[in-house]
Amino acid sequence: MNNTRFATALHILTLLAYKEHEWLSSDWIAGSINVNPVIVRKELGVLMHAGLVKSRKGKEGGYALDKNSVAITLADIYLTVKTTNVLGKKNLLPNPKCPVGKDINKKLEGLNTVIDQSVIKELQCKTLKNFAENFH
Amino acid sequence: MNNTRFATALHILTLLAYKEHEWLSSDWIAGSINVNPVIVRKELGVLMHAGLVKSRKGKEGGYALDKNSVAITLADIYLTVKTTNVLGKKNLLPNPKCPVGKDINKKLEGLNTVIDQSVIKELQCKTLKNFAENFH
DNA sequence: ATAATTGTAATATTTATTGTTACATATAAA
DNA sequence: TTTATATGTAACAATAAATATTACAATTAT
Repeated sequence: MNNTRFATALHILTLLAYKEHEWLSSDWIAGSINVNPVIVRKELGVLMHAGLVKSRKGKEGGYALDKNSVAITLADIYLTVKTTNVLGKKNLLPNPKCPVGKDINKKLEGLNTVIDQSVIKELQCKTLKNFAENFH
Repeated sequence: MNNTRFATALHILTLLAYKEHEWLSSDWIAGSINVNPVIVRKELGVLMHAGLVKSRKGKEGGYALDKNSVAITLADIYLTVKTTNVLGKKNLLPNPKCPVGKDINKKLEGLNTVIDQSVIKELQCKTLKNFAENFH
């Protein structure tokens, strides 16, 4: 993950958990993270699609959690924003005439499954509520 | 990790383990991975600096393992090539006037330590020898 | 009606990654 | 001692990924 998507999503959700039952605007959230509001709205779109967040349009609109923050784990967040495997990408076209090149991507895939799963397991025991309580 | 460095390094080291006691050239290795030889030489430079590989210059030169393949774990490889945390980058300048923005990077850092460590622990029980034996 | 807000497309900018060319230096072998 | 074959590395080019920006239609409370 050579991007800030997990950090951004977690920041957004922490604010929504911190101000549960309030509707926060993307502009206000963007001011806390210090990024462009459109980035925030895009990420909120992804989080809505994942069922973690809901929105209300128009004046006095904004975003709020769509689940109790105890029911959201950091694994849920990671899974919605993750774009790559922990160990990175495979090389595209290893030489099929080489005994190693021929099979390495299949073996790497197995390794990716194991390692990604171990990260998810670790994140599954951490709730958003618990994380957000850091900021009392 | 939105790059192929781990895949490339593991491929290189698997070849060196597969042909232990031979000196393999960067051109030959590059032909197996199907990438530019200079990429391979650069990565080999990093692996040498980490003490995993040695080189011999000139005609009949090449690269070989500098440790027995049982003494190299996938964690050693990951640690030498990893450039980012598993969960990605932090946002650079969260708003210090916001209770969440003020502290989130410190909390993210703690999380990064835990998660990165869990990946390393998982990789530490996997040796290069064992991985290379996949390709008999 | 007005003001504030989401949702999204289009585009620009910046940063990261990968690839390429070139060549100095080293060394085995003819 | 010359030649062929490597490493080591710098400089630059090309491609891809990530982030930022502008613009505006659609929505809704006041």
